[in-house]
Amino acid sequence: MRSDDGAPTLDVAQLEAKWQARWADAKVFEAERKSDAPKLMITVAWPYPSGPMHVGHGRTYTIPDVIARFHRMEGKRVLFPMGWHLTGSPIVGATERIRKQDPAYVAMMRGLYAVSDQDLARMVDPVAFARYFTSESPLGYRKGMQGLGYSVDWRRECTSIDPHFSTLVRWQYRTLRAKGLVAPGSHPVKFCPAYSSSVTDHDLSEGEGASIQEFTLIHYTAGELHFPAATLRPETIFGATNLWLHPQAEYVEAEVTLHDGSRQRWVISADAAYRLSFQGYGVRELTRSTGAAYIGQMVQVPLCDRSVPILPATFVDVTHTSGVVASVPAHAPFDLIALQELQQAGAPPAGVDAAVLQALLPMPIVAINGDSSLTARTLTKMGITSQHQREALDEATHEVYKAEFAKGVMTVGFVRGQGVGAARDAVRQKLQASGHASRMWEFTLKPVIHRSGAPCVVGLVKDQWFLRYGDEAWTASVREHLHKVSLIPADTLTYYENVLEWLQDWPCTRAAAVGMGTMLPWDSRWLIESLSDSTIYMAYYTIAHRITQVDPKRIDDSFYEYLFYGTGDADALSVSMGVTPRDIEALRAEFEYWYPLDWRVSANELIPNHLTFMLYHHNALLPHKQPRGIANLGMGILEGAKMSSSKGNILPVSTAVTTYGADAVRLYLMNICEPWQDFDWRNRDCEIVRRQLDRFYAYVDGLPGRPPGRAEPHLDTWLRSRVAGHIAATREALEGFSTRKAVQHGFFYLANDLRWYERRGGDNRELLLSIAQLWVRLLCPIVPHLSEELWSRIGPPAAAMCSLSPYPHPPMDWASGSAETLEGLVEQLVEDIGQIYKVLKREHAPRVVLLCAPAWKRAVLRTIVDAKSKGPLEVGALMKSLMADQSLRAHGKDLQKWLPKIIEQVRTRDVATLELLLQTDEAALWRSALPFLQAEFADVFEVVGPDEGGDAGNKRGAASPGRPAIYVEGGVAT
RNA sequence: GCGGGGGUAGCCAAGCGGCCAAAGGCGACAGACUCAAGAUCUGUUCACGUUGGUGUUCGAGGGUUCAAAUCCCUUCCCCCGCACCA
Repeated sequence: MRSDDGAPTLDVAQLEAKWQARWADAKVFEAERKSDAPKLMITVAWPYPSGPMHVGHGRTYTIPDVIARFHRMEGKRVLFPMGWHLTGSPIVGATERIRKQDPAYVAMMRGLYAVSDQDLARMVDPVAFARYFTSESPLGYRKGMQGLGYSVDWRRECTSIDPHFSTLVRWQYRTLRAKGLVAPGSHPVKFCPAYSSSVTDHDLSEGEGASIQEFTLIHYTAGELHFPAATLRPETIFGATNLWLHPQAEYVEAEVTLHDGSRQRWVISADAAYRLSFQGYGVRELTRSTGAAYIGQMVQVPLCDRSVPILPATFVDVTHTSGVVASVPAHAPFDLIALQELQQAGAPPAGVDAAVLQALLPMPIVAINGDSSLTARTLTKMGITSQHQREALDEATHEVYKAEFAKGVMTVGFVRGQGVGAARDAVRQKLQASGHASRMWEFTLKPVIHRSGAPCVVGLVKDQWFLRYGDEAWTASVREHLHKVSLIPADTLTYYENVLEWLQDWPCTRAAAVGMGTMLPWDSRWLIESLSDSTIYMAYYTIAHRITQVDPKRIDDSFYEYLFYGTGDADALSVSMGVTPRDIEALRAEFEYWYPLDWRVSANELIPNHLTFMLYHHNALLPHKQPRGIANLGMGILEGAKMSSSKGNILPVSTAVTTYGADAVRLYLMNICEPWQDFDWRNRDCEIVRRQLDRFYAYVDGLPGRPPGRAEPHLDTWLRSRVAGHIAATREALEGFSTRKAVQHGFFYLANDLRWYERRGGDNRELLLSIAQLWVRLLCPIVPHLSEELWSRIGPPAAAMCSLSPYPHPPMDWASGSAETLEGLVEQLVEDIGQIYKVLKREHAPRVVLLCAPAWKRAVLRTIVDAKSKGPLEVGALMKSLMADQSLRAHGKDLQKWLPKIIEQVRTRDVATLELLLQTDEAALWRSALPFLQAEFADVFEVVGPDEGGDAGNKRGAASPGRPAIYVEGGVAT
């Protein structure tokens, strides 16, 4: 806290430490069940501690803390646990970089991450590394969370590699396997031959975003020799006129062992032979030559009773797929142009019969609306004349493929009449069934380069285990539950639904050699992958503090059957586990009490994986305890730039806390935008929030020392009503995770109203103190340290800690629509005078007179308001009926001018407000505000009531009820 | 390409049929306080205006409506996710 001159008068750090210690001593956040009390369990994705906790994490974890604190004050038993996710390879990768003394990484650790040489030396061990950033480092997660004052039950702290935790994961996977939801399979992945391991986009220096595409290899044969031509369009086989090989590139003849163990002799590019060897094919090179060696040879076309020649083409890319290409000139721009060039050349290439070459004609097999000339027309349209115009040809190819896929119909073969898409599947299936097709995978873009600099290939992982998220029955069941889940924000529902649509089986294992985690129970060569071991771990929190008393070796599946389902024999379990039957019952009671999870808090980017996985696993394993709500958070950037631990662009939480104070950081983070929106941390803005919080503290702290002041009925009623409204709005906001709205109402708007109250002359100390008692509790979930301190100073004697005191409700009878409407008239008046002053270019006047509207205007307003409830307001008709009134006719001219204006106002205001206006003694209202108005605007301020005479400055005609005419002395008289 | 989310005054950002020239914050300008600076408080901040008004504005174009930033259609632009990874 700083005083006016900026000198520190209050040690925020000391105050924070004091209350954090008191919370810990009083075990305020240790969640104990109480069978007759309502409960709330809220969890947030457990952090992966690969570096310091930065302010981005700070927001992620502060949001559930605020919600937890709110519900705790609501009288619920609240469990907000925390653990550490250590599964996976990045930490192991980091220790590797330390071991190898990667200069950039080591420099960052020593510098930005403030790791001592001594600590760094220990951190070559992944467990030591993780412990450093979870628990030891001042910049780490536990210190950061404690520094922000989180209401976590730290007794339940655990990690994903604890032996106790692994017993749960093993149970989970055995059970899923028994249900048929985990199954073996194989899958193509990005693979780094240099490291013999699959790699993710994260590990790449180039080719991020490349995906893997499956090609069909169609076997054209010459005797025993196979020419596997790669294609995405197997249906075009009917239009194949020849094969292309690159005449100068290297090809091999190889003995290839297929997936079923059979062997064939293939001709493929030398490069393809290398790449195929990672895709589950055994490849043994026999001979090597250039493509030219095969030019002119005839090969048999499968499914078609004909043979075609092999011709040379330089556009063939031997580093792509097999290096063997089937030519379909009628439907492939490359093929058409290459064939034309060849036929137009003076002499045929060596080995090719001129007659055979000239006889080759495009064979159309696909038509769009009866037309098969799209390829030729596209070439003409784009002015392509040579196979070297690669870019143009690529574009033409794309265009033709797309059009024919969308609208093309087959004109030949057994698929005649079918659409291209359907025909493609049918032809591929028939080729495979007859042994004329194989599969090969290729990247959609190249090159794909590992961080180490090694080029990657597509690799086929065999014996991989999959979670069967593609299973229709499972997915349908998840979808059904999804519609019962409270989602924040609500529009994430469509996102989840889309994920359920496209989510396929998920490989849930990784080679045990890389990373930490739980072994696959039935095959120790595999580790359960990190996203897959964290799907029901929230259930583990319910017992995490008690299960540690049991030797993990003595925990088997029957324990979890009992814990989750209550099946089995507790006495037998107590014997096998070496604890009392009461212990077993206590564990089960914990789970039964806390579960299901009320809120899961996580990031938007985890919807397509973790959050959906969580729903699947709960659905299969804990169908009686599925999650009730999921809140999704946006991501953060720092001063406009992406936050990245690896790039060093971070602000550690503990640094922010030291600089601004825990509560200022919390308040800033909760106010910056709503949780689900992306945010941008700005130091300057946080500093501004810090100052505003200082003012809040000084204001509340100063209240008891003020003179008593006096009650002012209208103003006090108005303030109570405003405060009641803000309390209601803040509560509602917190119910829905709208932390920003909560801060706006609970902090800023309320403060603005207090300022207005005092500006208006309000000084009722007792009222302000009673409001302050509500206010500090209202803000306690967001700024708990300052709230506790203030509560201890101004709260009722012997009150419970603020964190355990009831969250305020709007006090009964505080709401007063009429007081707010009346004060609204004063605000309107102030604005009107301000506008007039602006036009007059002045700030003060010797004399101002308010001229209230005469009584007849009130009568007219009465008539119009009555008319409003009967139907649409029409100026003409109203004028007619009003002029029928003798007493009004005297004001005919004024009425004619005024009526359209007042009707417009009646039209846009609700009846209750208008009624109030009609009942108000406005002269009394203005007179009660005279001291204020005089202080703000003029030396002398006068009011002329509705029934009084006088028209200073001849202004009175402008008056409406509730909006007096304003005469400013020194203004221009009209 | 597929899917999700956005474009609001100098900036951030609320609003999502009438009370909207549009909350709140920042920045800027002016005043009060101060020897001064900072902090704080007050006012102004689309244009015009010697009386509270008028005109134009919420990516662009069109439409529905007595009334549109808000609803519908078309169009342009930006961000995010698309998997074996935390």
